[in-house]
Amino acid sequence: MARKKEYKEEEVLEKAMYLFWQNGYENTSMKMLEKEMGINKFSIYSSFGSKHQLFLKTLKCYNSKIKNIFEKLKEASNGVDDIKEFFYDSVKIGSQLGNKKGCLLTNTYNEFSESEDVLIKDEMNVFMSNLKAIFIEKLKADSSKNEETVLKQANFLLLAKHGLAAASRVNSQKEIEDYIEMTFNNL
Amino acid sequence: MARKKEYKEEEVLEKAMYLFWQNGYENTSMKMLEKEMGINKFSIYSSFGSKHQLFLKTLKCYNSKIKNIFEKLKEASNGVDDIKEFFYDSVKIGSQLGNKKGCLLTNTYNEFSESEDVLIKDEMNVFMSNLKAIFIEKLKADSSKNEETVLKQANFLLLAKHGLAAASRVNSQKEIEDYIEMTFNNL
DNA sequence: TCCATTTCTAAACGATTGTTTAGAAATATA
DNA sequence: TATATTTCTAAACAATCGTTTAGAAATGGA
Repeated sequence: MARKKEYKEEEVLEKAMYLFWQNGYENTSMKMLEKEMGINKFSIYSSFGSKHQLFLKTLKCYNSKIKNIFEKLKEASNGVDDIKEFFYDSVKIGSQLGNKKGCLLTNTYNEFSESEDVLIKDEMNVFMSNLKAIFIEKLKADSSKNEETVLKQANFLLLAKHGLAAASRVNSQKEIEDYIEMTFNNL
Repeated sequence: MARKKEYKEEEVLEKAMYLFWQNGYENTSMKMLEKEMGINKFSIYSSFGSKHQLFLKTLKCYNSKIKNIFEKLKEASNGVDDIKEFFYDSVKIGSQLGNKKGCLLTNTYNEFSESEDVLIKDEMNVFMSNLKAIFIEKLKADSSKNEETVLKQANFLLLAKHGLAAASRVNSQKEIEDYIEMTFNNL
C-alpha cells in the first residue's frame, strides 16, 4: 500500500475539542486548529471533511467524555442529592483540564441560540431533554412532591444548570460552590 | 457651511445596539450594520470611528437604557423583594423590544470571557461590581443576616442574575418566572 | 528497485472581514 | 450664482476566512 498517517484521529480530535471549548465555534479558525491539532489543513479536511463536521465530531467526543457523569447520575438512588453531586461533577470536569470553561454543550447552545443550524440545534435539544427527563425521574423519588412541583423544580434545575455553566466561565470556585449549595437549599 | 447629515447618530446607534444584542460582536459584520443602521460604511466610520468603538458606544447606550431600572432598585426600600423585582425588570427589558435576547452586557461578558480586550472587560467589571454592591446594600436591610451570609447571598444572586440572562436567550417566559420565584424562595 | 498509492507541504482559491479612499452630490455662505 | 465645505456613493484596499489543489515525500508490494 502506501504512506502511513503521522497522527491519530482520536488524539487530534480531542485537541480540537479543547480549542472549540475555549473559544467557541466562530472564534476558532482553521489556522488555530492547524496549530493546536499539530496537523495542517489538508489533513484536517481529509480526516474530518470540514470545519463544521469537525465541530460536530468534537461535540460527540465531548458527549462520550461526560457520559460517565450521566451514567453515575442515572444509576444513583438518592434523589435530589444525586442531582446536586451531578452539578458538582459538571463543574469539576470543566476545571479538571485547562481551566474553567463552562460546558461545551451549553456554550454551543448559547452561541447557536440565534442560528438556524439544524444539525447542531438537534444535538443540543437531545442533550437538554435527556437531562430534563433524568431530573424529573430523580425528583419523583420524593413521593411527597406532586406532578406540578416536580415539573417546576425540573425546569428550575435545568435553567440553573444552564446558567451555572455559563457563569462558571468567569466565576471563582468559591462563588460556584456557594451557588450550588444555595440552589439546593430549598428542594 | 456645508451639506447636512441625513441621519441622527443616536438613532442609528440604537439600531446597532439591537443588532449586537442579537448576534454578539464577532457575529455582527459591517455589512449587517450598514443594512440595519440604514447608512453606509463611510458614515459609520466618520460617526463612530471603528466597529470596536461603535460597539463600546452601544454598550454605553445600553447602560443608559437600563439606568432607570438600576435607579428604581437603588431608591427602593423593601430589601430582597426589590432585588426580585429587579430580576423581573431585567428579563422584561429583553423581551420588551424584539424577543428574548438576554442582557447585552452579560452576553458581552460571556463572549469576551476568554478575550484580552481591556476596554471591554473594564466596562464589564464596573457593571458587575456595581451590581454586587447594590445587592449587598439591599441584603443588609435585613439586620438578622450577618456579614458572611450577606456576602454569600450576594454572590449567589450575582451568579443567578448572570445565569438567568444567559439562559433567558433560549428559555420560555414561564420557565424564567419559575426560576426567579424559586431563586428567591429561601432568601 | 520500481511503481502504485497515500499523506504530506505549501500555495492558491474565491468569498468575506474591517477599513480607506476617490469623486459625485448637496448645502450654507459670500 | 459661484465657492468652500461636508456628506454621500461606490469602489478598492489588505488581511483573513474556510476550502481546494498541484506536486513532493514516503511507504508497502511486485
